Amino acid sequence: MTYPDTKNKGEGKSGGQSAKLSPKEDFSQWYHELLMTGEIVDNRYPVKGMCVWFPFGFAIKKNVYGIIRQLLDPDHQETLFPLMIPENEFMKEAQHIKGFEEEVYWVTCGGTTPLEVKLALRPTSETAIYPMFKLWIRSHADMPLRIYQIVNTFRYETKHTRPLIRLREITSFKEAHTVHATWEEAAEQVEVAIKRYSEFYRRLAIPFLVSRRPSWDKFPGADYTTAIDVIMPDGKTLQVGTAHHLGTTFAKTYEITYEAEDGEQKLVNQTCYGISERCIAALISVHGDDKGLALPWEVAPVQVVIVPILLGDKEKVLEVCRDLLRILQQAGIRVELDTSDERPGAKFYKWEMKGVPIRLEVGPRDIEKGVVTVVRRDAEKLTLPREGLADALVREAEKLQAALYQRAEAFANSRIREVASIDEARAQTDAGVALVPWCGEEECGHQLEDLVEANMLGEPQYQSFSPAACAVCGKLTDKRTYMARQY
RNA sequence: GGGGUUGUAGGGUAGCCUGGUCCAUCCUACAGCGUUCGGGACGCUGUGACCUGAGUUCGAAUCUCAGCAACCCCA
Repeated sequence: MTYPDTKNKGEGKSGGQSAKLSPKEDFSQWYHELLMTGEIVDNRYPVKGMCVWFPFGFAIKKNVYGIIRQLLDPDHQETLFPLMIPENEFMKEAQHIKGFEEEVYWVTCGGTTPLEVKLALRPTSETAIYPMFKLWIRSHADMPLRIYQIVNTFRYETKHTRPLIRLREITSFKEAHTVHATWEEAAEQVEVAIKRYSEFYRRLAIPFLVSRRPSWDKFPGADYTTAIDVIMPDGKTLQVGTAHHLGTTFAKTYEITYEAEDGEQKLVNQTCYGISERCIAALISVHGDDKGLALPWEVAPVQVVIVPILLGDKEKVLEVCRDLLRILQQAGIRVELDTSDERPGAKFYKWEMKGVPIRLEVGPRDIEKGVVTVVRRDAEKLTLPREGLADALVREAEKLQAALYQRAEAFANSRIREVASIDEARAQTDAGVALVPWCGEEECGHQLEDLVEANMLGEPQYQSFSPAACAVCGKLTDKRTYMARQY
């Protein structure tokens, strides 16, 4: 039984380390192989839709969620609510229940004793949190209230599950919930949420689309939903973030009211917004290549690996390597010295698979010249002087970040196209995202989805368009909608 | 929601159609020893598998049914 070796992070031993990946063009196969070989998650756990995080994958996740925390912590408070929700609270909000009733796991027994009140495993936490908000919110001075938690949630998915993408246990749902006095303030909060998420994906060097979901695809109980999608390598889109304006829907149901300055009791306005481990799916899919993972500097568990070239005076080479290790560690870089008994070439392939941003090679020739050989995950070799290396590596990391983003953006742009007709839209959604003129009428929207045979992501946000004929009814409109095949 | 394919060592596979030749093939991985080391080293010695259950049969990795799990395609 071999499992990743946690005492030496990144040097796991679970899978076929030396096995070649399928090419990225075979996206589905490549993705599944990469999850194992790159040691992200192990899908062999014997329950449908539930995966195990490998230590290496978990380390990536921890770094990624560290960014989310950084972005939210200034004005949100982290909290933790229970996993189980009593049936009576869960069943209060009719629209919300309708959206989830077929997907809820129920706990019906304690031991052998049937429970008097069944308990739902949260599919999301509105109905756990809002009864408490009723207790917490008394006056206008208690608002705005902004909290978030990072928890597991459960949904009995009936469609095919997919690691990190469609799970029965979502292990890392970051859900934020906010409470405001007015509808406008809540609307502003939705904008703030989208801004933070945008910043989050920028830091992961992932290009994305922001759109307002059509009314029939919004969160159950929401006034509207704004969503973030990423175009995956096969041209399908993955929803990787949502922000919902809940209006007063839940406030009415859960009687969340506050005393306004004029002494009157008023309903609060709420928002909620979430990101799940789908962001990890996007991260590895967007940047990975035929050689394996390619991780942005900020989230790489190992940022720099040093590979000694043991020729000539081996002890001298190792001494220089240990010296470098110490210097880079002191500079705050997550660095590893690979002294394992493999040959250099094997180590290169291995660390490329693990997505390490920068590799250093140190051999007799380098030592003689006072340099190290540096290989960025996206580029050719160069040599840098040992003097001032830490700073130079950080600059290389910035170049890598820019290069990753550029490569990803070029791909994303190549997969979005403006179209005018239903036929064009159908052709375009085979390969990517179509931007289609749509008058905004629900009737036309449903027809579009039926005729194009793809999903409507919704109206692009923060963009304006010139008038064009609605692809269905022909009415002139300055509105557009993204359409795509969705995960 | 509908259809299809698959399940053999840690990973990838051969064998299945046509039951016995299989205490199961090959690659990789893993462990030990030695020689190696500037892009996947080599030798020697080891380790490790027929998804679960029921059935058919003298005999099942192979055939049948059910379950569990995984993947693909369509809506």
